[in-house]
Amino acid sequence: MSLVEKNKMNGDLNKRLTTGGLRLTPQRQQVYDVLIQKRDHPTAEEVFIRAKQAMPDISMATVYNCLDALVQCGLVRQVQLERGATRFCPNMEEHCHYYCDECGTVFDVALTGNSAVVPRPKGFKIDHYEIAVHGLCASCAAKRKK
Amino acid sequence: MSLVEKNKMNGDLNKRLTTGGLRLTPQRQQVYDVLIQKRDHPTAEEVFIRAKQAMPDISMATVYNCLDALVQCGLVRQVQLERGATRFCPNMEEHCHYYCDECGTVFDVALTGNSAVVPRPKGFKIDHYEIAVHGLCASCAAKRKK
DNA sequence: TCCTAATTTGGAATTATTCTAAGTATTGAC
DNA sequence: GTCAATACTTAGAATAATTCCAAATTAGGA
Ligand SMILES: [Mn+2]
Ligand SMILES: [Mn+2]
Ligand SMILES: [Zn+2]
Ligand SMILES: [Zn+2]
Repeated sequence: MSLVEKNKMNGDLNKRLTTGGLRLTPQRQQVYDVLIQKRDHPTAEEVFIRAKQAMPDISMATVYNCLDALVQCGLVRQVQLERGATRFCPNMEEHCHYYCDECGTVFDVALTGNSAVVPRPKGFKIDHYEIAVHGLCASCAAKRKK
Repeated sequence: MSLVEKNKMNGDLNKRLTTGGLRLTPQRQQVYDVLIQKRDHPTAEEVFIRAKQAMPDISMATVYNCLDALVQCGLVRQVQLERGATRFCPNMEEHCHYYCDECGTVFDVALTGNSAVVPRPKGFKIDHYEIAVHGLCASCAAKRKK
């Protein structure tokens, strides 16, 4: 990412946070950076490991706090693909998740207008929906064939 | 459920289990009964509480084991709607879950042929997909309006 | 009947997360 | 700038949900 892009991003990050009475701290910035730099839906633990490389004194509790703050102000979403650790995704566009049951890779696929229309049961007020597709990623599917 | 239906169900249950080298035990039958009797997607804890009413000596470990056995042989599916306890669903038809973020109710809606077609990224071998719709159930939505 | 493998069970261990309380940093009124 | 109020970070304790373990029990087949 260029410096210009980064500054813009931090501006947005700041605006989003402050609107909810939150502050833009170095730790929150770092955690958000980690999520933006590698959009592979890491767990809190993985975010912690990556964040520590740039910021060795950051603590696990802070990583949880930061992730929580980012989720609160709508910059990051939580994803539950299987039982176990929650994963985090900074892509706030409408998309669905493809999860490889073999190697654990996760990737996003944008939901365009006509794809995936869910039923609208009478009276139920839909807030949002999550679509998780399980299977084998291209690479694992190829290996399996051999 | 009538006795005839119940016997048939146990026959199916037995066949499904034995195909995988598993046995139809009273505990497994009880756990499955609990799921069939009230299809509200209970957690393991809730299954335990309900199963104990008919079978007071059943243990939590056994409930976990039984649920696992039922999932293994394709009679029950696990559902992750939020972080926290896994829920269990005995409906093996293709359906999506509507979850009320206010009161926690969960219900199934069948997916008919044309609804919810997910993208098929090249190379990815789809096994199955999970659709979770979050929002307010009819009753909570009505209350909210007041 | 006896053997073997499957199952159940209570309790210990583990995993992921949340809570707590103390210290640190930032903001904004004066 | 000073000072108080508020937000934030942190280590470690506590909790929730699940998994693991090893011993006792049960059940199907020679
Ligand atoms: Mn995503
Ligand atoms: Mn269901
Ligand atoms: Zn894979
Ligand atoms: Zn509701």
